[in-house]
Amino acid sequence: MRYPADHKQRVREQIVRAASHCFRSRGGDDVPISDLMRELHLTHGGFYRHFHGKEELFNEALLVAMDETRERLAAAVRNAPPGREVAAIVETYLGEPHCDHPGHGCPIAALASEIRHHVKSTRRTLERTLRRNSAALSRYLPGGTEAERTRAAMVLFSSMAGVLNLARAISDEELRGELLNAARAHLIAAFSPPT
Amino acid sequence: MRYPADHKQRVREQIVRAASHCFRSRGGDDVPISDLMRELHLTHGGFYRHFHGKEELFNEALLVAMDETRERLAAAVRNAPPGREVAAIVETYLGEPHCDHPGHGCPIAALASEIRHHVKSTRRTLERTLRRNSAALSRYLPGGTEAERTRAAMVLFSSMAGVLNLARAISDEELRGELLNAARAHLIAAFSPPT
DNA sequence: TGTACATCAGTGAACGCGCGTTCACTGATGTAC
DNA sequence: TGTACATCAGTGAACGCGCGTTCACTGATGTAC
Repeated sequence: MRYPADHKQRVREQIVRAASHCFRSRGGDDVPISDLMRELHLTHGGFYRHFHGKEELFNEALLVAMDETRERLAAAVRNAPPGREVAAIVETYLGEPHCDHPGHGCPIAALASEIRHHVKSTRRTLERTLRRNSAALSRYLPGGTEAERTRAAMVLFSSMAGVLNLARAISDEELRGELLNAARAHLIAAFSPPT
Repeated sequence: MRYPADHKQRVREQIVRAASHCFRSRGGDDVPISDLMRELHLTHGGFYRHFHGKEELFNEALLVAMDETRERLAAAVRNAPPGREVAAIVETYLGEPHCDHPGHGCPIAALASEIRHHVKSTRRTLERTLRRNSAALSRYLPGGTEAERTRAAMVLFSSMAGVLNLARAISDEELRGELLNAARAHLIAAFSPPT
């Protein structure tokens, strides 16, 4: 072989990573495969040695983005003082950095309204990772049972995604700030477990 | 003229109405102009007698959809028993009918993540109508000042939009039902004014 | 060790398709005279 | 009243473009013998 044994695998991962960022920041339909390959200094034809088609790539890019998001929020919680875990989650998710960089942020906020139009296997990926991410943070949320806390996490996630999504669509900076501020306060209050 | 005096205006409105539904249910990029015109038994060429381009249509379709949504929620509130206004809003917005028919529903839920990629004037339309819709229902929300209540309305709207958006992307009916149920309970509790 | 062949990641031209937009044209009607 | 001309919503072919996907080909390397 021309390349080291793990070469193919690594290129594949690079494509997924590039796609994961670009899809989130520009939307799946607005990122041609040629752009992604060019970013890795490759040409578009080679793409099909790695994937059956664009949909397969979208699916994997979504998976990676959801994992990334879970890891980022878990890190925020680890650094939070005890009792402030929900506040840490909300402030990280609804903070200006996350708002300003959709490409490195939560795919639910960036892609939710287009995932609806994707094939079933992609939507399954969303479901699996949503369950996983919600379960990962459920212990900090209110509720008498694990199932209840996981549901609370899903509601919190999707609420924050909606807020972020709208904030990003707003061009007036003042209004955007107002929305983010108000949402942080409301959601922290609503989802912090009773002390 | 071949047509009655108000003919042109009426055709224009029909195009906007058709676009408003189709864009919400399929997404702006997935609805060719030819489809919309064919729905009115016209051909695509005539479209440009009415609009400068597709973006102008999108803008107007968004406006109409936001107005429709405000009207629908206002109607739900009018029919609600006193003290149950917020519950009526949440139950209408997060109800199965709204979830199952994005084409006739809130454009924030259906289109938010793509509006971000539209031109400034379109995003301005979103802002204007968002303010208007939030103000229209602010009186039923908690807060000491009008501004505070309007902000609460914005947070509630965007949260509900996020939940609905995610629910629509989920193909597993059980999970979708869980999410909607839990979200209704959480949001009604969080946004009902203290009694 | 040498030779013929197989492998396969990557190349880039080409194909097929759909879409937004343009434009010369149609034809019914209004209008100027 | 009649005639020539202007208007303009609508038609449908055509243009230009970009994209996803295919495919014959390249060339470095591994492998069989």
